[in-house]
Amino acid sequence: MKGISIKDIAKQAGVSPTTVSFVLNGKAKEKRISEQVSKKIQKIAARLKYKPNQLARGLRTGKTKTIGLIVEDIANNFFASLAKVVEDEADKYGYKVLYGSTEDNTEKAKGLLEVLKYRQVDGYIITPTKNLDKEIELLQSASKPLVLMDRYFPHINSSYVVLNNYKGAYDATTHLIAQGYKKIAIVTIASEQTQMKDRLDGFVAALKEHKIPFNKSLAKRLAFDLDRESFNTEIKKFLTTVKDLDAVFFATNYLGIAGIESIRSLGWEIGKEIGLVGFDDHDLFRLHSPSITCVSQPIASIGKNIVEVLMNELNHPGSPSRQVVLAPELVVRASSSRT
Amino acid sequence: MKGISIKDIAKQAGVSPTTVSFVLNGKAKEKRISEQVSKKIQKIAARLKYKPNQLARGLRTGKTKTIGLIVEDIANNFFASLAKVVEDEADKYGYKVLYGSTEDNTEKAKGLLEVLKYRQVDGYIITPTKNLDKEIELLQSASKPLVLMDRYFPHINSSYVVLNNYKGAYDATTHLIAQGYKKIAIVTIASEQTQMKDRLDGFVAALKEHKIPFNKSLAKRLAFDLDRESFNTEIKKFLTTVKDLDAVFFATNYLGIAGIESIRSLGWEIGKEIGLVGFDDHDLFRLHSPSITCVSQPIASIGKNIVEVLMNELNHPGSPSRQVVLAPELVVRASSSRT
DNA sequence: ACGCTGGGCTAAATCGATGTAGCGTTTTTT
DNA sequence: AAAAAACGCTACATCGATTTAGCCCAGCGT
Repeated sequence: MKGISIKDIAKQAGVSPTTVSFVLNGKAKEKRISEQVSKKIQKIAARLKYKPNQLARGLRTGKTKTIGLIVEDIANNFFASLAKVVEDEADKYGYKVLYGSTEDNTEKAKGLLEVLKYRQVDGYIITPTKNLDKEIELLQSASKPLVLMDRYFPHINSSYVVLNNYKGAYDATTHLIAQGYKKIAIVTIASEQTQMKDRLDGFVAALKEHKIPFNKSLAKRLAFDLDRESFNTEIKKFLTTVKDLDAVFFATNYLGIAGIESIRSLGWEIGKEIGLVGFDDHDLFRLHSPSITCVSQPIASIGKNIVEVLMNELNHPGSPSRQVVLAPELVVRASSSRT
Repeated sequence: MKGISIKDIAKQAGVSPTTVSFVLNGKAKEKRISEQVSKKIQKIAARLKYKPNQLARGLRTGKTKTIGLIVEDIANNFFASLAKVVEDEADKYGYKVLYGSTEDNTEKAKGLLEVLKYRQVDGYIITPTKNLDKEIELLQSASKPLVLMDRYFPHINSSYVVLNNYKGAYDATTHLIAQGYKKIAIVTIASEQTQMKDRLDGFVAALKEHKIPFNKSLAKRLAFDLDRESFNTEIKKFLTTVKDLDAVFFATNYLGIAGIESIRSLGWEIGKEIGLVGFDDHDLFRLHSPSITCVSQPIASIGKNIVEVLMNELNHPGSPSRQVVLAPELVVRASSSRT
């Protein structure tokens, strides 16, 4: 089980390994290899089921046909679904995926980048953590193809594929207002990163637009790394301190889940006593009683765009970076209806 | 951004690359390199932040420090959570993970194995599909370290880490009986693979044990590759044709979810009119109204065991294969209680 | 007949790390 | 004092594919 090498083919065909390499890399014409020899080599390669040794090839060319995918948490439904799309799309271009989860921890992210670097991945798909900008710039100055996802750094000119988070939050909030909710709060993650900032901004903008006063007491910003227990405790504490609260927008999928749990343990009736909108769709949101309204991300499209943009960077180095902002869809369900 | 090589270190230290290699691989003693030189090299390597080029090393040694993980569907919560554990555990041993989803399609699985093979992964973690036994045996005869997960082939002597599916189903069914349900059905996947066969067997055994007659009309076996719509249609059709049905056991997480949806669209009251037990825990099961009883898999333990067993195969080639069967936990909730 | 061009192919260097075989010097053994 | 062993280190081949430089031969023009 050693594996067929280019030498084996060369031997069988009675030519040099060089010739075989040329032919198998489609350079037969360019390198003026005769049709005869070319055909013969192709045939032998096919018969022996030759697969180039990616290590040797990578060592020589510096290309490994591998991309690194760094997500926040592969166990999170959103990232897992996305990872699958990315994997499938990358496969179409002959690339494999090495992945890792940051847990939104910059040190872990740096570690992952380090590993991916000395594994010589050809390109990076990164869900950046807060202070990862320096590393991103390092990668850029090394001309490494990369695409940020889910969030980006406004001060860095890189490619990225993100949701229009502002619109997502704006639509969700506007919807709650239209449904007649008066005092609307947001529960989000304490983060200055774009995805969270935009969601908060969209929320605030929708309130402003409808002349509803906003003040900080309407926004609860929780630390990302709390456990479920603490999320629940904090959320309950918050919800009970806002006076006359009648609706709340949870800015991430896991906050939405914790939110549902919290509200229920408070004994409030979702929809009637308190309107609720979550982020990212989920089986739980669809099947909960009452069902939960949410801002849904077009996962398939996000994944396709990510890979497309990355492939562009890989195949046309130096071409301008691309920014893709995709539209969310508000999935209206029972949790935001008083009737 | 070329990267520091062993040569750079050799030059700076005024020694040969060979010496550097020996020192950096901890063979200084063995190869009788003086303390002085050894220290010096270590220092320089640290200062230059030398990271060995894994491609070159892999090409030479045949080891890539990479393992292939083949799951059924990375977008499925169970596999995603497991993947994360596997990634973390593998990392502890210095291994990275290349992954892929089979969709339970043997052709896709073969394709993945092919890719992993010529990427020269050092070991395989495989959730096998139905007819993958030949390929598994091929890997074995090539002495490739491998661990099967979630299911295995009884006629192949390989390492595996699986749940005690029989006990999971047996406990779930016994629980339903103890709760006073009389006519209990099972909805499962039409598959001869161990995980499904054991779940069905456990179900039947529990009935037998309590003198409850079992016949085929109590078991609905659905094709894996149906879409959600079809699952719902089929499940509804089945549930309505079983006479006096008062409880049902869904043998996978996605069937459980489809089951909940179906039963609700039939307007039956879960728990009271119909008892329900699912497989694998899920946020949805925990937060559904009523909450859903399920057979829960110890994901962290499964992941740890998988990596441990694989590392054993990696580090002690030829040592006997290991079979790990872990106990499920029945999480009792409201969906299986009539009171 | 001589140089020139271009067609068809290959030798050899290269990527970076590893590991065997072995070289020159000093120390020990007999 | 000669032989053997120990010591400390290095030259070189190797893994498999790629790629540069260039060899040899045939046909061309003059």
